[in-house]
Amino acid sequence: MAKEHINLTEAEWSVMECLWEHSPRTGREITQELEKIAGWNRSTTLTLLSRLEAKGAVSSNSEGSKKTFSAVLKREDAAMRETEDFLSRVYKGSVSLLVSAMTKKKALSKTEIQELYAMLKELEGGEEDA
Amino acid sequence: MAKEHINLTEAEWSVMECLWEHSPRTGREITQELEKIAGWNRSTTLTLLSRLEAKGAVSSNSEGSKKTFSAVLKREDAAMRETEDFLSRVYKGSVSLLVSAMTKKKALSKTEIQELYAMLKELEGGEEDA
DNA sequence: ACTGTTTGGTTACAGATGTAATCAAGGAGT
DNA sequence: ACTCCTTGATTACATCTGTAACCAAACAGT
Repeated sequence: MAKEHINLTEAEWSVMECLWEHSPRTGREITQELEKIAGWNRSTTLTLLSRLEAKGAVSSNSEGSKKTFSAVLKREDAAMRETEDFLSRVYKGSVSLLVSAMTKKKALSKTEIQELYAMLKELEGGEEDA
Repeated sequence: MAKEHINLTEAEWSVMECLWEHSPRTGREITQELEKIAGWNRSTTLTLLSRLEAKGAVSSNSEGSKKTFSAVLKREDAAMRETEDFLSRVYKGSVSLLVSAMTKKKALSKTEIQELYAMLKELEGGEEDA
């Protein structure tokens, strides 16, 4: 029963990014990294970690002297979750609409367009009977 | 000085959708529509309208007996704002990454892929000196 | 054993958000 | 003119979020 309906807040994303980058990690490492990149107080990070654990996005292991934390929720799953929310809210669930809007706003770099094009081209090619 | 840095909350999006669909509209219409589609109490909608007006996303006109509300913030602008936030947070700002992730998760329908492909194909074509 | 430092947990608190009750002014009916 | 309904404004309040102070257990040094 993977009830992956975990939504992350902005601050929580920061913590998770830290754990996705490399986990398990000790509280020490995490708080220090977040202190450096986000300027947070140690307590702030610890609180976020608790909340994340409560949500089931993070797990901890207290064996030995140092406690460690690991990401349970996978980045892709979190990303998909956000993506669905975002797309349905803003673009009626359609990526095409999103891209269309971005091109109208000239919010896509040439590089991005090319990457996308290449990617889609492949998909189209191998789509015969998928 | 178009300080278009207006972020909308979930609930506010609902109200705006209602106004984008057709504005100006009377408070009456708006509250009724939102009551129907979101099940909100009249007051709830009115409160949201105030907050939106405070943010500069909505304007109102009190001439005559009936007050009317209009969307000031354009949907495209709000959408772009959200899009940037979302993309930078989840996909390092890259649409390609988003699409790539979606294809991996098979979260793109054939139709979507084709639409996207067609769209990109055109862009690629007319990209010579843009 | 005693004291100072780590380190994690608990509590706190302000601001944002969702949601609505309550209040007050303007009209409509009689 | 008086009462009642409409309609918008104000106030309220619980929950969620960001952020951190404060407390207690574990550990290290002497």
